[in-house]
Formats: sequence, C-alpha cells, structure tokens
Amino acid sequence: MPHAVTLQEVADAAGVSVATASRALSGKNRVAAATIAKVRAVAAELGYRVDPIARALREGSTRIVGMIVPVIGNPYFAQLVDAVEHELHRAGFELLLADSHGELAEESRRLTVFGDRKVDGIVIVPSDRQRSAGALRAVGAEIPLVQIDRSAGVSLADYVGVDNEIGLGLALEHVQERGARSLVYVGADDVTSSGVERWNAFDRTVDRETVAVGEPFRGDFSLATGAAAADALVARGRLPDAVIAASDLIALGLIGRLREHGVEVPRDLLVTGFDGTELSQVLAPTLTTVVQPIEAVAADAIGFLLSRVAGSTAPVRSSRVAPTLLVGGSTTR
Amino acid sequence: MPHAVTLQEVADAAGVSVATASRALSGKNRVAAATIAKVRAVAAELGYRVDPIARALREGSTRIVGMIVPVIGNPYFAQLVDAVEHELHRAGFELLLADSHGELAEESRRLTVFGDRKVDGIVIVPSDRQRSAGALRAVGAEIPLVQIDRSAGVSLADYVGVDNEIGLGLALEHVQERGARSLVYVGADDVTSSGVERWNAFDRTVDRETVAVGEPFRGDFSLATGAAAADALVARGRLPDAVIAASDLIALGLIGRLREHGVEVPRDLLVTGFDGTELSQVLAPTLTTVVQPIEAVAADAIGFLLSRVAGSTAPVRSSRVAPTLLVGGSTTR
DNA sequence: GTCAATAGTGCAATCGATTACGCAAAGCTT
DNA sequence: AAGCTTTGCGTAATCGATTGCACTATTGAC
Repeated sequence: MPHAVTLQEVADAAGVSVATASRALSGKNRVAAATIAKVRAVAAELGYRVDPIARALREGSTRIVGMIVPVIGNPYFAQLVDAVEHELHRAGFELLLADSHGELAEESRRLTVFGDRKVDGIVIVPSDRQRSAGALRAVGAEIPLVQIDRSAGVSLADYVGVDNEIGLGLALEHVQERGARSLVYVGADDVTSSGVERWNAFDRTVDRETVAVGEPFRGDFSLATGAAAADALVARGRLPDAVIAASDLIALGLIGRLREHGVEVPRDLLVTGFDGTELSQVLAPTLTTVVQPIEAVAADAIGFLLSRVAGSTAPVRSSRVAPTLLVGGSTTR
Repeated sequence: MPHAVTLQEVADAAGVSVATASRALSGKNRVAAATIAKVRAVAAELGYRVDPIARALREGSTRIVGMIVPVIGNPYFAQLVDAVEHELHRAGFELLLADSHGELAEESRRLTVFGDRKVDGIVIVPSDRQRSAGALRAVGAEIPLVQIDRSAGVSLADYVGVDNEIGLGLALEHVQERGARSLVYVGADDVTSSGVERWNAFDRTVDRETVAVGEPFRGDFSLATGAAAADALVARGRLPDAVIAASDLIALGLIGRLREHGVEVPRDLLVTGFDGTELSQVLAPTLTTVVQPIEAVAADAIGFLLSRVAGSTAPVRSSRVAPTLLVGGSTTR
C-alpha cells in the first residue's frame, strides 16, 4: 500500500517545517510567496492530500453532513436525497445517510450518532410532527440543523418545504374546472406535518357550497394507502367525481387498485397526485399532480444549513416553496 | 453547549489515568475487576462516549462504509441502499452514500474521497462493466471493497449479485408456458454487467426453434427506455406475443406507453419485469417479475465486506443469489 | 526469607494537522 | 544609528483516544 503522504513529508521535501507547510497550503497566514510556491509544488508532486480525520480532530469540523429520511424507498425521498447530495458535493461536503423507517427511537438514535461523529450539519425529514421535537431540539442546540419537507415545529430550527396550501389549492381548482362536483381526499394521517397540512389545506380550501365532500381516507404516504383507499371507495358504493391524493404514491396505488375493481381513471373518476415524481409521468394514465420543485427545496435547505455552519446566528427561518400543477391524463377525458 | 465528556474527565473522576480508563472500557488488557467496575460506572454516569474521530485517527479505522450507486432515484437501488444500510447498522457501521449518476469520472472521484476519508470498506455498484475496473482496482488494493448487483470483473474484488441466467430462464419459461410464440427482449446496453448478462442469458436460453425472436431493444434500465421501446414496437407494426424486460422500470415504462398507444397488457401482449420492486406489485396490471432477494444480496455483500474488514485475505469470492418468479397480472389473461 | 513471575497501573509517544507564541532578520522612522 | 514595526518561519502545544514500555506491588515457589 502506497502509504499516504503526510504533511511532514511534504515539509521535509520542501525544506521547511510542518507549520510553514501547513500555512503555505492554507494560505491563511503570512508566508513568503516563494515558500508558498515551493511547498505547493512539492505537495502536488508528492500527491499530498490532507487527512480529513486529523483535520477534523483538530478543527472539530468534519465537512460531513448527516441526513435522515423516513423511507429511502419512497421515490420522492430518493429524489430529495439525490438533490441534497448534489448540493452538498458542490459545496465540498459528504453525505452520511440514515433511514429512520419512520420510527422515533431509530431517528433519535441516528441523531445521537451524528452528534458523536461531529457532523457539521444535519438535514432531517422529521418522522413525527410532535414527538420528533425533543430530540431535534437537543441536537439542534449543538449542531446546525435544517428540517426539510416535513417539520416538527418551524420555530425549532430552519425549515424548507413546499407550500401545501398552494398545492392543494391548485389541485382543487383544477378538478373543479374539470367539472368534479363530489370529492374525496385520500392522504396521510396527522403524524407528519405534511399529513396535517395537506389535509387542512384541503379541508379549508374546498368549497362545500359547490361540491360534495365525502369522508376522507387517511393512512400514510404509500402505495398501500392508495390501494386500501380504492377498496374503501369501491365498498362505499357511489364513487366521487374526483379524488385528491396527498402523494403520487397514494394516487398510483389508488389508480392501480381501482383498475382491478374495473374502475378506470379518468373515465370513471379523476385523480390528482402530489410530489411530481418522475414515476408519475411515465405510467398511464400520466398523473395530474402538484409538482414540488425538489431541486429548489434542496438548494434552499442546504443554503440555510451552510450559512449556519458558517456561523450565522440569524433567527430561525422558514421557507415555503411554491409548487406548480402538471396536468396529465388522470384528469383528462 | 454541554461540552462532550472526554476520557480524561472520566479518568479523573474515577481516580485513575487515561490509560487505565481506556483499558477498563475496552476490556482488552488486564485491569483489576474493581477498577473496571468503577470506571464503567463513572463513564456511564457522566455519559461518556468515545470520540469516533480521535479513535479513527489513532486506529486508522472509521467504522464508516462508503457506498456508490448509479442512480438513487431508481427504486431498486433505493431498496438496495436501504438493505445495505440496515445490515451495516446492525454491525455498528455508518453509511456514507454517493451517487455516481452513472458517470465514470464522478465515480472515480467519489472513490478517491472515500479513500481519503479512510472508510473501512466500500460497497459499489460499478457504473461501467469495463471502464470502472481501473479505479476499483486502485482503491480495492487499499480498502476492502465489494461489488454489488453489477460487476466490473469478478476477479477484481468480491461480488454479490443475482443469477441473471436463472432469472431470465424463469421469465422465458413462464411466457412460453403462457403460449407466447414470438418474443422481444427490451433491456439495457452493454455498458453494465447486468445489461450484458441479462441479454446473454436471454439470447442463449431462448429456444429459437419454437419461438420467433424479434429485434431486441436496448437502452438503460429506466422508465424512459421502456417508453421508447413501446414506441418502437408500435412503429414496427406487428406486436410480439410477449416482451421480456430487463428491469421493472423498463416494464412499467413500456406498459404505460403502450397503453397510450391503445395497446393493453396483458390483453394484446404479455410483459415480464425484473427486480421485484414494491412498485411493480401495486400498479395495475401487477407485474410478473423476476424477484431479486435484495435483503439476501445485501446480507451476503456486507458479510463478505466485513470479513475483509476483519482482515480476511481469502481469495476473491463471487456469489450468485437465485431469484424467484412472481406471477402477476401482466402475463395473466 | 529470597527471588522470580505476574498483575495492575501510569508515563509518554503516537496518529496528522493546525496554530499560539516567540525569535531573528529585515525594513522603516526620525 | 538607535529603536520600532513587520515579515517569515520554527517550536511546541493541542485535539482525544490507544498502547508499548516501565515500574511497583503482590503472589507463589522453594
């Protein structure tokens, strides 16, 4: 094994002390121009690269950011991880990933490990709107932390997410324009902030004077919830004109199961999704869905995070990114 | 900030030296039983936890494993990451994740970073069957490395993946049983090992005496390839009895786009997938697909990797896990 | 009761980089 | 030319844990 080059070796080869070599490379203190050139040349020739571990020990900074998502298997989160990773790499940070599987205990354990490992910052999609707060507050007091997509309290730490009110509004407006006079909401329960917000947005925005609103169906954000909702709708007998789903997975699960019951979308029923995952745009019918600008959300979140990492003590910020509506086949007959 | 407890503080509180404290906690050298008890009690009370960075500097081991996947957005890889992460956590390792986006340069850059960061091991899905080998060999000489799902040469480093020959065989046999007399293969190009292996398996296994084999369509493993293949098939005019797709995403993209052309699966055409992603089992029609035992693959791979981390110098191993066939609606009329 | 073996512990080096401090040489002021 | 400032660089401490070596105290053998 070609034994990694140390700063000491560079210093020796350049005929200076390690201290000078370090300064020459960082350029942070006064060093003669000639010395800088010499040291840099030698370092390049020897292929010197700083040992991130030694630096981390000394500096207390690892240039690693930890991220916790509830389910990496959900394509929306996969895309989010991808976007976050991209932003971090641009800024020279690595991504330490953990999956909480939606479990509070696991989430809190991972947070502790991140603390021990001295990550420079944490990006988290809190698993529980209320009960995640404790662990977040504790860790957030020590390490810059940004909540993304979901929140456990916007006063707790910086937050970036989509504006669910706008999103639901777009979906509602659209199906009403397409003539839907009876609606059912299929979404997630009150455990997550997105679950609450989307339901509230629907509940407050829908105009009960002009449309009939059926009993909502609420589970989680998965395909399975969509499928279960389909069964329930069919069992109820009369189908609504449209279903507003709180995620693309729910919508896809719903459409798929409805088809098994002989119910075709959009022929018998309109459906809208939420997220704008790639997936929703290739299957048939393509989904009319509220598109989250994932890249923008990730960029904002990492922006917040890195400004904190750089020492900003600005008051807690909360950013809501506006989604757009993408009209597909699921509401077009 | 509650200032992390150091070993020095534990030692002071217990009235021993740091050396003894360290030995008492690790239990690796002879220390009086009473001292061990005392130190452990004090450590627990103070909430001491070793600083992984200091330990890493001293030991040269980080208890971090790096993983590189081509596209985290592909649900199959998302599930693979999930399974790998699970196995690693069980063994007390953290996961540093990077996405190569299928680019060789990016892949090699991430490998270098992993080396610098002194990860204890690397799990990689090589992006290129041939051209990934160089970087893999270089890094693999220094750090335990296991290839998973795809390979850049099974003699290069340990490898664990599905047995594509068996998988394709299952799919072929199944559609023939269902009466298909003409087939088209839709898969990935020769850049990846899976692309090559699945095509070869198809090509060698299919019995050209009893079935007509149409011109294959090859792209990558994405939805888009499936959609493009659908366009091509329709453009050709006569549809085959069945399409054997090399991934679930391809199959789903294909089915979706075919439907837009008015071609229904399985009514007009049978389709089989490959991977057994959760997704493929909820949409309608559910997919007949070759199910990869992802957990088993991940467990084997991490088993190989950790035995190397522990110092094994056994000859390079290669493990093929047998897939099974899950029959769904896409081949059932 | 002497000597060797061994258990238990502390001192100090080590991993590799960063940086406070101090010293010598050079430059500047009056 | 004496005094002061500035420049450039080396010495050594530091981050926190692990461990080789040395030293003392205890135990056992004969």
